[in-house]
Amino acid sequence: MATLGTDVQTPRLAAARIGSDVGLLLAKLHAAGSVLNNKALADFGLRERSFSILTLACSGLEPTQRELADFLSLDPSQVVTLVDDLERRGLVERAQGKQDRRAKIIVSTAEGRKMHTKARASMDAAELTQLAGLSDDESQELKRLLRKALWGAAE
Amino acid sequence: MATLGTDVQTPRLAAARIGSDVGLLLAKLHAAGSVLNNKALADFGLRERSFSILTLACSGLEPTQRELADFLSLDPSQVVTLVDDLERRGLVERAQGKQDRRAKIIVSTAEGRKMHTKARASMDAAELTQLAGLSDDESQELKRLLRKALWGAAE
DNA sequence: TACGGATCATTGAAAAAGTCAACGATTGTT
DNA sequence: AACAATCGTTGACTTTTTCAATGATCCGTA
Repeated sequence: MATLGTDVQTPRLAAARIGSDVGLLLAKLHAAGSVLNNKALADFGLRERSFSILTLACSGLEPTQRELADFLSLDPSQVVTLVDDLERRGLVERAQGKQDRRAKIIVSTAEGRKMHTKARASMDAAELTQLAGLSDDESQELKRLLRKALWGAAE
Repeated sequence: MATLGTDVQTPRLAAARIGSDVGLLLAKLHAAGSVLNNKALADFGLRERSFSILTLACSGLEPTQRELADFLSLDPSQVVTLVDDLERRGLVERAQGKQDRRAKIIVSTAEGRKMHTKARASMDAAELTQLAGLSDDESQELKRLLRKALWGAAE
């Protein structure tokens, strides 16, 4: 039986003090998760980043490309490339900004929303796989702590 | 006054469902942490990865390059480059593997250990900064959950 | 109202990082 | 002894990241 994506057993080197470094732990879990997520999205011709943009385009929040870049920690030029691809495939559209005509608002098409629904299910499954070692409560707590570390106290 | 590295206030887009995706949360916190860590290490001519290798070289675990690659989620050829640099600077040495003469064991020099001690202090401070939004208990719990998600139940 | 500086999306180039196949040396297996 | 597999290394190739420059637009100020 194959392993489930993440390391199955504690490697020897994890005993070192660095095995408790938040930076390393984040890097490793993020790396393992990316593999899993991109695998889950491959069927839909998406990757982690294009899925994120599609999700936000479907959110009703009407994000501008600048907001997408800031929120996703991407360079604005990378957002251009990602949106180009999604737009070419008819999943999102660039709409003119409402207050600011320089800005482009990214909104989903009907087809984009259909695609997102299916991809979302696959991503949720991947997340369950990645966090298989945690109980449901622990998974919730992990997410809460990550959010709090990023954005401060929960509302 | 400048911000402290990580986002200070919750961005508008965090309200979207994707704001709870583990993948995105890990990516963002990891990205923010990397900036902080690399900044903390810049004074020593180190970056996150070379620091990780130096740390493991100082650990007494006598890791081989292959183990370093596996543990740090790197390609073996990337480890070659990183070790080349550290060795050139006299911080680590390549020693012949004990059971396996193909393998190279990476061990620290006295100078490497001195450097590591100073860099470690800087990294610890950076970690405190990154997790400033969490209480001490929460920081510990976050690390525990990350370790558990990666390697299964605590020992 | 017009000017000047700032911000937006976009392009393109340059730098950095990641991926991958091949190699000699060595190991373990048959 | 022969063979396949593994280790570190090199080099080529692709992808990603970074950054400066540009036209359009916005905003504050004179």
